[in-house]
Amino acid sequence: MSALDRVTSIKRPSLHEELTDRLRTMIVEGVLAAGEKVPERALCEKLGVSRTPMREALKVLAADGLLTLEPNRGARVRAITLDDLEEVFPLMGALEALAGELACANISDVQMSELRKTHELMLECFHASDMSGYFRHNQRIHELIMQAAGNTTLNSMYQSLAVRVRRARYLANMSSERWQQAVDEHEEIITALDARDGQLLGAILKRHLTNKFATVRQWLLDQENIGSSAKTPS
Amino acid sequence: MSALDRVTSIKRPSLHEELTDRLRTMIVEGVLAAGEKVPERALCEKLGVSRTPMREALKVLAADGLLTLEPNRGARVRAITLDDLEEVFPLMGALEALAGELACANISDVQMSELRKTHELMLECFHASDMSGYFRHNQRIHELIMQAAGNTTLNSMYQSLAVRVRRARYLANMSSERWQQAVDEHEEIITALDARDGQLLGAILKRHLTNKFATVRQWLLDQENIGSSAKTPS
DNA sequence: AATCTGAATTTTGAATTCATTATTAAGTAA
DNA sequence: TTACTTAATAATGAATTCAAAATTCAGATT
Repeated sequence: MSALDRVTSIKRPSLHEELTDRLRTMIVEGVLAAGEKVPERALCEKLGVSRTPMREALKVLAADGLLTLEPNRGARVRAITLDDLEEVFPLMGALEALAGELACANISDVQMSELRKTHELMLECFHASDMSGYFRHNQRIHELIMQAAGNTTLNSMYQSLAVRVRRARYLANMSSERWQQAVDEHEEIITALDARDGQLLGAILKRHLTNKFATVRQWLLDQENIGSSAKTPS
Repeated sequence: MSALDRVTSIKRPSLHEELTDRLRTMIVEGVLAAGEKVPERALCEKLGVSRTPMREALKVLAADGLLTLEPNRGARVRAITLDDLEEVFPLMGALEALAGELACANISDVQMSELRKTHELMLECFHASDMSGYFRHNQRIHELIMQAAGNTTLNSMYQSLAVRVRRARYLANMSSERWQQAVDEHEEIITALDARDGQLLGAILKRHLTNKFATVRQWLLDQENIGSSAKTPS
């Protein structure tokens, strides 16, 4: 076996894959507004691709739940509603709980120390009131737990749900009490992981998500009230 | 509001949707053998469609985990391996447990009686040693529980996993002891549902699946042994 | 004979073209 | 003016075409 075996093949992702990722990001970041129709032609021109790969990407994103396809009427960015949220959060809770259990069984020392480090960084952001940084490290911690669980199917399912609610999660500002609570919960998470107590960690993660859900839910309610009392101009 | 409002629009599913379903069925039923390359052009001719909708369908099925796409080398039916199984089953367990909890909270009397009826039918098949009928009713029961849970996101996620293992589940013959055990577990399921005990039902469903997993796992192991000792002709 | 090279063929990826359906606009009648 | 009809326009869905990559296979070389 020569050293050549170590050389990985050049991977040039196909257009439709790149497009899928690109569009997914655009939806999450709100570049494509929720509820709006996807301007297929305009997007093709903007991104310099033809409609064929674009439509393939749209089909995939629709299967993923980020878009809805109305026959002969094109794609629409699926807006997250309260009903959706009430469906998605229990699911994410179950998946996180499972991830917690698996992570306790499988996490390596390297992963554990990376987790602790990220936790520290997150705490610093909290004390500096750096909301954006906090959010980033927070997300990373949950990613690390998922990764430690070592179940790629679980991970990809979780991701596809997380993407759908990420924007709402990010936009929903936390009260300072809630923020403190979230930080406390994260302490518990680290403790349970240290003790490799899967049952406990699963329960904590589930509760953590339930609390986050309450915050996002309130924000969505406020949004809907704002929306109905003072319609935003299109 | 006239009675016309009740009339639903004629739904002509787009070609790619029909194709997606058709191909999914073909994969589950083994018409497209696991591990084999998908003969794109031949399939197009056989089904009388062009490559455009076919490729859209393939992309969706790949995103769903039923196919793998090798760049510039086409699609391949993803064979379920033992590793896959060990990933998928805990996930299905978590989803079924959640479904059980939700079903206990939400199931209607009509749904409950339908469930009981299907359970009776399944028992008849068991006593008649009608494996195929048993399997059908069994699947229906789990569908009804999912339906009673009333969470479409959960349902579609569960389905996409179930499809991936269905062939293996079907092919893995149960021993008569295991079959008896499965029937007993189903009695417990009905009892827990009657009592609307979500925690209990969740636990039973999880255990039920774990046991089924053991059966399928053994079958897969046997398969691999057969495959390596006496290679099947291509 | 076995292996390597390179042309011919096949297959895949993506753009273009064509047909069908929906949307808009204009015109007509009440 | 308002509602309805119909023509014009734009979009979507699907087939075809074109280009690039992989595979096959014949022939050359050792």
